[in-house]
Amino acid sequence: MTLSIGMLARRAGAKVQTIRYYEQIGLMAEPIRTYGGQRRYEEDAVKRLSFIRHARALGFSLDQIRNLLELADDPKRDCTAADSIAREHLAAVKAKIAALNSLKRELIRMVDCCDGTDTAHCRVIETLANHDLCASPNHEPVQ
Amino acid sequence: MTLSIGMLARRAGAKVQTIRYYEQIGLMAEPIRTYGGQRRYEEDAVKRLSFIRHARALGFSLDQIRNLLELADDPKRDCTAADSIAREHLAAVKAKIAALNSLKRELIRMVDCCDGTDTAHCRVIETLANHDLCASPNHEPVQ
DNA sequence: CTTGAACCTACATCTATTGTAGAAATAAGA
DNA sequence: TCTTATTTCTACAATAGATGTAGGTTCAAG
Ligand SMILES: [Zn+2]
Ligand SMILES: [Zn+2]
Ligand SMILES: [Zn+2]
Ligand SMILES: [Zn+2]
Repeated sequence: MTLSIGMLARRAGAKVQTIRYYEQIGLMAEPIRTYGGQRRYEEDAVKRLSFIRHARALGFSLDQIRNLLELADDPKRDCTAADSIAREHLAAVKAKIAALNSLKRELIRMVDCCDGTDTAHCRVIETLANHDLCASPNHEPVQ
Repeated sequence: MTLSIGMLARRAGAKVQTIRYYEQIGLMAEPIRTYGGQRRYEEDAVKRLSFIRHARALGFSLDQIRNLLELADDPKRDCTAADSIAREHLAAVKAKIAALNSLKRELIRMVDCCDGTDTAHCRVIETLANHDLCASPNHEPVQ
C-alpha cells in the first residue's frame, strides 16, 4: 500500500507544497511515481516527514534537521553530535529570549510613558527618533 | 551641504544597499541627483533613516514603521494610533517570548534526559521522532 | 465514459536585507 | 589637466522556509 502526496501530507501534518519543497532541497527522498507521473510514498516517508515537522515545530532549522536525520540513520553512532545540535539550538533559543526580553522592557517603557496627546509629544515617536531615551545602551538584533 | 549615500549610511548606521532598498519600497523619498546620477541627501534624511533603523532595532516591521512615520509627519494628530502600533508589537514580542520559553523547556528536557550512548537510544532523536515524549501537548509556531 | 478531486511543473510571492558584476562618476593628488 | 582610487550606479541573485497560482494532466469513483 502506497500513499499519494495528499495522504502523506494529512498523515504527517504538512502541506503538499511543503513536501515537494523538501524533496527539491533533498530533505525527503524522491519517491516512486505512477505511470502518470504522480508520487507514491511508502510508510517510512510518514515517519521521516513527521520527524521533520516535529523538529521544525521545535524550532530546528532545516539544516540542523538534515544533520539530525543523517545521524539517526546510523544507529550505532555515538549520539554526541545529535545532542550538541540540540544544545546549540537551545543556546540560540536562550539568546533570542534574552534579546526579546530586552525589547519587551523597552517597549513597555515607551508605551507606559506616553501621556497620549498628539504625535508631536508622543513618547513612542520620540523614543524611536532618539535612542538616548532608551534604557538599554544598545539593542541586540533579534532574528 | 548635501550628503552622498555613503555618508548618509555612516551617519545613520545603515548599509548603502539598505538605503537604496528603502527608497525602492517607498520608505525613503527619492533624493535629488547630481548631473552624473548620484544621490545627494539633505540633513533630514539622516533623521528619517535613523528613525527607521532604531525602530528596526526595536523589532518593528517595515510596514509598522511606514505607518509610524506617516503619523509622526502629522504632529497635531492624536497619538493613539502610534501607541497602538507599539502595543501591538509589544503583544507580538510577548507571544514570541512565551512560545520560545515553551521550546526552551522542551529542549532542556531532551538534552537533559539523554544518557548519551548511541543514536539508537538518543533521547533527542527519540523525542523528535515521537511527540508523545514531549511535555507540552502542542508547539506554537515561533515566527 | 464522465466528472470532480487531486496532482503535475514552473514560477511568483513573502520579509528584510545583503552580495555581486560590470560600468560610470567623483574627489583628491600630481 | 590627468590619473587613479574610491564611491556610486543599475540590475540581478541569494538568503530561510515555506506558500500561492496558473494552466494542464491524472486518478478514482460512479
Ligand atoms: Zn503616544
Ligand atoms: Zn534605543
Ligand atoms: Zn543523545
Ligand atoms: Zn513535541
